Amino acid sequence: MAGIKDVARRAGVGVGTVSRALNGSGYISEETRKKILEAAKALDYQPNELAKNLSRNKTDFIGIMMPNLEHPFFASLLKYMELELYRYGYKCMVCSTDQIDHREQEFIDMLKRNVMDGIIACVDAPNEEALEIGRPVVSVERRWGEGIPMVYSDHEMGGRMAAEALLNAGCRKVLHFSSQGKNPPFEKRHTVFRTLMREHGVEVIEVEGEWNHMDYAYDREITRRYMLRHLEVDGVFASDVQAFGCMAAALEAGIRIPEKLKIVGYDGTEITRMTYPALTCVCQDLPGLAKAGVQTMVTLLEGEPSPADQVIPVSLQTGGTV
Amino acid sequence: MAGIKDVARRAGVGVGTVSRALNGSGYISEETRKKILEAAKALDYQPNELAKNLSRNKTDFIGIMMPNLEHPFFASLLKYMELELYRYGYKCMVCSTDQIDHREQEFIDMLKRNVMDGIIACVDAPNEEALEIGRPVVSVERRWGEGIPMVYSDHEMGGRMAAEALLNAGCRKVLHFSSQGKNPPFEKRHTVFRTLMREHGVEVIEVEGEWNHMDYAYDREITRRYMLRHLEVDGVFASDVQAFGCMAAALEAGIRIPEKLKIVGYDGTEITRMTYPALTCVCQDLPGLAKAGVQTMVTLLEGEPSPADQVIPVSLQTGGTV
DNA sequence: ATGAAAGCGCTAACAG
DNA sequence: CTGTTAGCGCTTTCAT
Repeated sequence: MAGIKDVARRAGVGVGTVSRALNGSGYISEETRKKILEAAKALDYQPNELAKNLSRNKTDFIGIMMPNLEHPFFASLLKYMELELYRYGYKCMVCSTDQIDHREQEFIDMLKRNVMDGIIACVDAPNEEALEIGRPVVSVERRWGEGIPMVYSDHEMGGRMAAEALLNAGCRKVLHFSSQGKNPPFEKRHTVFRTLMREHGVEVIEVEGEWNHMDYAYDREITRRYMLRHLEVDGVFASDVQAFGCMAAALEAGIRIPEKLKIVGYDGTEITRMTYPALTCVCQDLPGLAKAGVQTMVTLLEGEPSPADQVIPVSLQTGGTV
Repeated sequence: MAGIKDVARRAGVGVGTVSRALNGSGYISEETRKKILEAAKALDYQPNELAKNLSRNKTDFIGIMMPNLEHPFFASLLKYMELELYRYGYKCMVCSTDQIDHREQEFIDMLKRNVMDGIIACVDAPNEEALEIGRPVVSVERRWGEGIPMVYSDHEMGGRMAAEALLNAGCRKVLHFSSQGKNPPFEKRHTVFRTLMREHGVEVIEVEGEWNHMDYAYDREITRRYMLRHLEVDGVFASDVQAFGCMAAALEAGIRIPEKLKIVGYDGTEITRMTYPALTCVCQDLPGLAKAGVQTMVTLLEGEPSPADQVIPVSLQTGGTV
């Protein structure tokens, strides 16, 4: 494999000149630049990125941490983030944390070892000291704490939209699947939903996921169990995947949707548009979250101060389940 | 940030000794090892991976190329591959190729620039010369050509299972969504299915996707269009996502499933278990494909000769659509 | 068993 | 505008 020295020799110049010519840095006469480009092409020169990385102390890798790469929400988010990072010239390293303990901390350690230039985290911070990394970290749909900029959906609006959809449909008793975490921004949708429903005299049965698995099979099991135990309700509010679990359990029990039971999902992932009827749900703007998250990371990478948190609007998708 | 020199100085030894102690290479007296470990801990020493990479000419990164990270099949496959790579101590770089031209070639160029140690490709080879990379490449569910080991599902069996499911259900006229590519291994399921159905005198209407988008919205549109145009059929064979598209179109048109129309999906992604009724389908063994793909990559990385192609068994999932 | 020193291949400061 | 050279931080001979 030809190195920069070979190119320099062939072009009859020094290595510094080759470096400048190929990177477009510094002054180069048009003539020598041409000679160098020719030599590089002739030798099929591929610069060794490892040497470049060490010398610049920069890899152009951004790490993306997610609980589960298979979950429709995170899979979509990853797709858009990867695309957006590519636009800025960054490469995308992924890390899925749900299966294995300490994965978050290990990934952060890799950041400290200069493996990546920054991390976009869609998982909770593993601990307090994780906040003192000294390198760019952006959290998306999670709250890491002081100094870590955050990008998230307008869950206050989301909770309101869901509540209004069920209220307008005349629901009087609803099942509400909420979830927990380290004070994540999406918690807001649950409090807003709860409050609005109760203000209107609607009974709310709360189900709180014991762990935030982001796991299909787990969601199927838990939603099925609770749905079958509460077939008397006339409304459900749950994440997309959970909403499908409820729908399946209800249909299996012979309950007609939306006549006897209204269901509102949350997230608006692609799967909500896959069935007939489509799922009525609150849609997060996945491309918007991805763009804002990456944009924030790029800002940090350019050495600018931590930008303000960004809130991305949500919208209501009218399906056939309400 | 403390470097290896700092550790050496603090432990009162040379840098070479520190390197050997921390990497467990070469002989080290128990005493000096302890001194070194203490010094490293005291300084919170994090080795700079960039320097290590350059020196070893190895990054422990494996690139994974997929058409679309959002598609349920690829999202699941990625999840399992990432987990498996982690088990072997490798990190996972992703590249989604469907949105942007030349992405495959660029990714391969990165391999040539030593950014990664190898590539697992779930996309077609961009061109002939892509085969002469001189670094480990494994293709999963795709055919790259001579010298590139391949891991794929037993699609001959898969095509047979699908055909038998519809034949046993008494179908006489079926809609078959096939797809194209550069002679991919999964093509086999289509030829086997077609042949078996015709052998039994069943009429098969073929629909061939113009491009292999692996895209929800595209699949929804195309399947809807063809399904509505062929409401007279009594059976459908299509990929999972396409099968849901057909199901939605049929239900919308008031056709009862499975009474008037039987549907068999292909892939067995998580979404097939999400609805009621669940989708009857042929399941690929995603964890098995991932394990075999990664295992093959590791073999290559260890300098062993190209192993034989691996064929992973499939199974039939009995849902409620047949 | 350990220290000294020569790379790894590129970038960037410096001198001309 | 261009060549020379000193790093970047670690691994790995090669003596000792």
